[in-house]
Amino acid sequence: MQTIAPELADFAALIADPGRAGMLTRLMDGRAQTASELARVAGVTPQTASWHLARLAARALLKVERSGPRRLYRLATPLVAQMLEAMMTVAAVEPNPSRSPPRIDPQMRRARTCYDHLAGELGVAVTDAMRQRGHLRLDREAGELTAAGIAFLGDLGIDLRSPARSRRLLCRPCLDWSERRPHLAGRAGAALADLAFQRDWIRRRPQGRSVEITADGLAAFTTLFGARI
Amino acid sequence: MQTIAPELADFAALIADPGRAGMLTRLMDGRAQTASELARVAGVTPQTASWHLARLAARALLKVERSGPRRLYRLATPLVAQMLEAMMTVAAVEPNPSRSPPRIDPQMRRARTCYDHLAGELGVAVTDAMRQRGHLRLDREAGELTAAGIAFLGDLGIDLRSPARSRRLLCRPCLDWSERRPHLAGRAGAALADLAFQRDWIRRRPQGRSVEITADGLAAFTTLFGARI
DNA sequence: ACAACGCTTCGATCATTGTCGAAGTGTTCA
DNA sequence: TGAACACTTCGACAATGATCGAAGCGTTGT
Repeated sequence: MQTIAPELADFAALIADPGRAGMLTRLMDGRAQTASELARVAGVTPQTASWHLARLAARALLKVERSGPRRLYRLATPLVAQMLEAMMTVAAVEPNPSRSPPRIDPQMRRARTCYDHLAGELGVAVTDAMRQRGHLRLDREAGELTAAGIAFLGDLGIDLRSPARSRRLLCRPCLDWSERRPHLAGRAGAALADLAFQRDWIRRRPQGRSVEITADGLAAFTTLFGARI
Repeated sequence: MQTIAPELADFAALIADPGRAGMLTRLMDGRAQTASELARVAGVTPQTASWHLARLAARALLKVERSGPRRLYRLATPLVAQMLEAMMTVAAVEPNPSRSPPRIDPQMRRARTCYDHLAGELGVAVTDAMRQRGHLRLDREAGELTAAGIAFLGDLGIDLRSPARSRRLLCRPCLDWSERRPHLAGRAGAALADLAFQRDWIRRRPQGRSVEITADGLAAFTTLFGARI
């Protein structure tokens, strides 16, 4: 017998609530949020949110830190974010080809962070541009930064050895659920996103994971990277 | 607002039923099964199973083929299997360190197929052995077959170019949910599993995804590969 | 054409679980 | 010490959805 099946079902049930799913997607950028903020995105009262958060934390999907009188919740590991991304990718497959694509928030579709790197049209466009210029080779399952790519990023001030001896992969693909194509992830993707925030090419919107592309950003992505966005 | 959250929740709800979870795990080896067989593993009546299967197919998790009077269901894409594997990996994290590990079916833990390659203790042992002999480099995020590894597999009669110009990656890691360590997947992993079946090193058990290691298999994995199992 | 079989649809029932009000805990600051 | 605040626990209620019996559909073989 498949003794894991009940466990898998229990586990999936954790995500199978709109409130909890909302909280999890809200946390997919890797940052911590207060219980109140998560109650807000879930659209429920603090009591209800607290109950949901307790369940998620009990199953090690979230970890909680205390900060004064408030509690901060974040995803327990990057693995959780990867799993959610995988689920979204499969969930985004349009089951009924006749129906119009599910209404995805346009801002979200345009540009967002996926844990710690760029996603959405922006993420894919930048990835495509780097690929076209020979900075990057990337398919759905693996990726590789070329010498030219490393030099290019180096010129921008990105030191890819930054977290010295990091066990994390330099360059890996991440399947973009809204574009249904891979974008750049891994250490390189994270470093690129960091740079974009530092240079004010993109700004986090107050709520959610979507980001705003500034005028500077538009210019930079277009001219420096050759991205078509 | 996160317009995807409700979709994600709906999607997760599909997996959040013990019956459906059982059906899905049963199908994770990539083969097709009849509705009756799936009703059996789910432990429900055919009517109920039919209802579950219809839901899964409607959301494009499964696809159905007719074969005479019976209907055969299989996973719609390998991506679905990968997603389920990712979920199991996260679900298998023991939330309560005090409790003993969740009782996983020992046969399942010992040796099973994961879509089309080897998993469980056997899968990890073979992977480790190949790694130790310099045939393979592999971590959680990426993998690479060395020249020695390609030669080694070639000597065994594995032609890794077999599906000519396959878009599928030669060598990639797959995180083993029972062992919590990566094992060999991709085209190389599939070819190796094929070989093991052909040479009768392993045999599918009548039900489920677990496989039996034959005496020949034990000898082959130990001597040929140097695996400690 | 008819019977047998596998599977699906329909309808009613019952359990699970998400929900919020009220009350409780713990932390910070005055 | 006491008040304010963030969050959690408890208890009861309502809705969603899984289940099976009964009946219907479609395919195969006689």
